[in-house]
Amino acid sequence: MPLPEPVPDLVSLDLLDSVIRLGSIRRAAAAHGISQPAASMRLRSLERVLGLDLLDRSSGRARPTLAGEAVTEWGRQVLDATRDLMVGAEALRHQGRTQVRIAASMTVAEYLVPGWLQRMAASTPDVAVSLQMGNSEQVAESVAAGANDLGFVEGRTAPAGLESLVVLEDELVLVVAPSHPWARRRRPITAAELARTPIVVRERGSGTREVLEAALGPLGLAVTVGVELGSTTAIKTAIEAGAGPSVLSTLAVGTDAAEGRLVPVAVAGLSFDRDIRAVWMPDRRLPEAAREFLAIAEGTTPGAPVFSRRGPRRPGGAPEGPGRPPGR
Amino acid sequence: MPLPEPVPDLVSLDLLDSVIRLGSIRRAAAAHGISQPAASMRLRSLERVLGLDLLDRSSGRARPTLAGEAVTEWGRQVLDATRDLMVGAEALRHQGRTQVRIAASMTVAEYLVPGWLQRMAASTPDVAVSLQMGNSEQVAESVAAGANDLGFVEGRTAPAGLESLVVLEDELVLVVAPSHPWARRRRPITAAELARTPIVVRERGSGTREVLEAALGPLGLAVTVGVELGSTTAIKTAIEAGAGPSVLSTLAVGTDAAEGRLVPVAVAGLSFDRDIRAVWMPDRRLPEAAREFLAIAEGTTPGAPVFSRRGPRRPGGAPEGPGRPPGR
DNA sequence: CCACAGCGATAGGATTTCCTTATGCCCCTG
DNA sequence: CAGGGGCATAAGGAAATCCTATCGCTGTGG
Repeated sequence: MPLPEPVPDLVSLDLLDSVIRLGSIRRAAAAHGISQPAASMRLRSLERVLGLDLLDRSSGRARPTLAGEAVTEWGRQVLDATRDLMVGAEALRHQGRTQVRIAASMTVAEYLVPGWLQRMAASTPDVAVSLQMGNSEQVAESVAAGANDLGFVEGRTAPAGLESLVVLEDELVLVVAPSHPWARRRRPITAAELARTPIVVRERGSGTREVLEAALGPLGLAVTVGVELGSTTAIKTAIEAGAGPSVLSTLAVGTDAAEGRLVPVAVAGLSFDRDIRAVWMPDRRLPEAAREFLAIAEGTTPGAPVFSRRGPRRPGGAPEGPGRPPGR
Repeated sequence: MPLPEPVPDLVSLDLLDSVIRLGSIRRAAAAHGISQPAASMRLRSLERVLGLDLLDRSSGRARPTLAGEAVTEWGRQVLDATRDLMVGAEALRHQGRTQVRIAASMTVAEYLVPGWLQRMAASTPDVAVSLQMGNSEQVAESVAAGANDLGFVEGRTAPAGLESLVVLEDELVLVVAPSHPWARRRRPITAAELARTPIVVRERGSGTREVLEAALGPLGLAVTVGVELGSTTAIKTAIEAGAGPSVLSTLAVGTDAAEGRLVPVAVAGLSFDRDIRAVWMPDRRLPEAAREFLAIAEGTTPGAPVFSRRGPRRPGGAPEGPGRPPGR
């Protein structure tokens, strides 16, 4: 389902953000390297596309209206995601001689690496980071072969022969489309029910299927494979289209669950936990820049919880990690 | 700081997403209502802008490369944020005769309403929702006057004369720029330290300042106002520019903290909690569509925690809500 | 009370971008 | 080996965008 036309322009949203930051259209135009009339026209065009008055120009300087404030903040979200995309693309482009060479599994590369790259760029802007992707085995191999300084893999156990550190705990969740019968169930699905239901899985030997089988195996159950698809995006699309349940990383379902496109379903008696580990060569001392990147990755905030609250109150306060207690 | 040129195009990212979903450039072009050569050129242009090969066209149908999968997923994040913006803009546009009239405070409107609107659109596509913004008093007034069916306000107490329901608990956090000395502190800031430090605050009577004063008041302390600014975006910009600490909703600092632009700082002995409440007229029965919207808002997943973990492990499993236990 | 300075809107003209139709080449399949 | 689906290329035209120059308005300082 394509985005409904007309679509606001990224450059215009960026320009609007600059106007709010700098307080005038003229300054924003200068910051973007375009003339003031061009900026003025872009903003007017944005207002026309959205059908809203965003700026109050009546008092000399341009001040945001209420709608303008809201659109600016929403636009900031769009621009942040765009920055993620661009730093990710840049890291992918630098597949070669750079100062830090990172390898990551698809899930880590798609959902965690862009944020790390942004923090890295903020703390040490002069260090170029390259990113290579592959499944956990390929990542481990490339690190062992010295092709990359640092690798990030997911799984239940640490790869042999490499130094490793758990940077985050991930969890797989069973998800279905909102229209699926399981979306309205209150009782958790049983392991037996799950085992006899065809599941949408990734074809490549991604950790997902491995964890699923490792969880069902001890109970004497096996996975019933429905469709095999090649990418997380394709799987999500298939689920939304009603292809059946699937098991995905909480990292991958975060926004989709928050906006109701996918519904997580509880499974009784199964643990889908896995660790996300940084791995590197044991003997060789890590380059300084790689240590910096590792420190950033280690400081990652866990993602938002997937299961919605039912009642109006949270039980035990905010879901904070153990470090840096707010000390109330 | 403007986005570095060249910027990928939203329409092209949308098109790429469709190509991955539908498996061919031709189908994607048809879905977007453009010709196949136009789609082909847009995709090639996107590859040129990003400097990456996204699609493997050698085998008849266009299949994504590894980089293509990653860019598609990153693009999905951008498109999701864009959809948030567009449903928000549409709701703002429909300030008039629609089927559900919502009023919300700025914080709720900026960070929560778009998600609710998306879920609303998914469950009941035919219902148009209008959105009006203002501070908590204005929201309560407009609901009491019957101008809106449902309001969302933030604060420590429920507005008088209206039915209300807590849909989420919010918390304010002290945030500073990464370059600020407090960003590297391990010990929490004391209330006295906070009170004697100039703080960046919003000028309007937004709940933020109120909560801050309510927290300091019982200790015999008062807020030292540094700069007063008109919008959350402006405050964030000021903090990043080194203007000093501020106190913001966790909803507002979520992505900024995750990407390291803002650093939350713990404060000892102060509680910055507040509730986000839905309010409506007590006597009148809520229209069916408004009840639906309320149900969606009530099911909101709490945001990601703001304080980073220090150690490599989380303490007590995933931060899930009480409802729908995963039952492991 | 008036003049100045800063800001934004408008006008006209040139350049660039983007799309459509028509056509050729390649891969896979029967 | 022939057919069909799919993508790339070419050429022409429509549309959007940007620039320079200029005017009108607001707020301020003398």
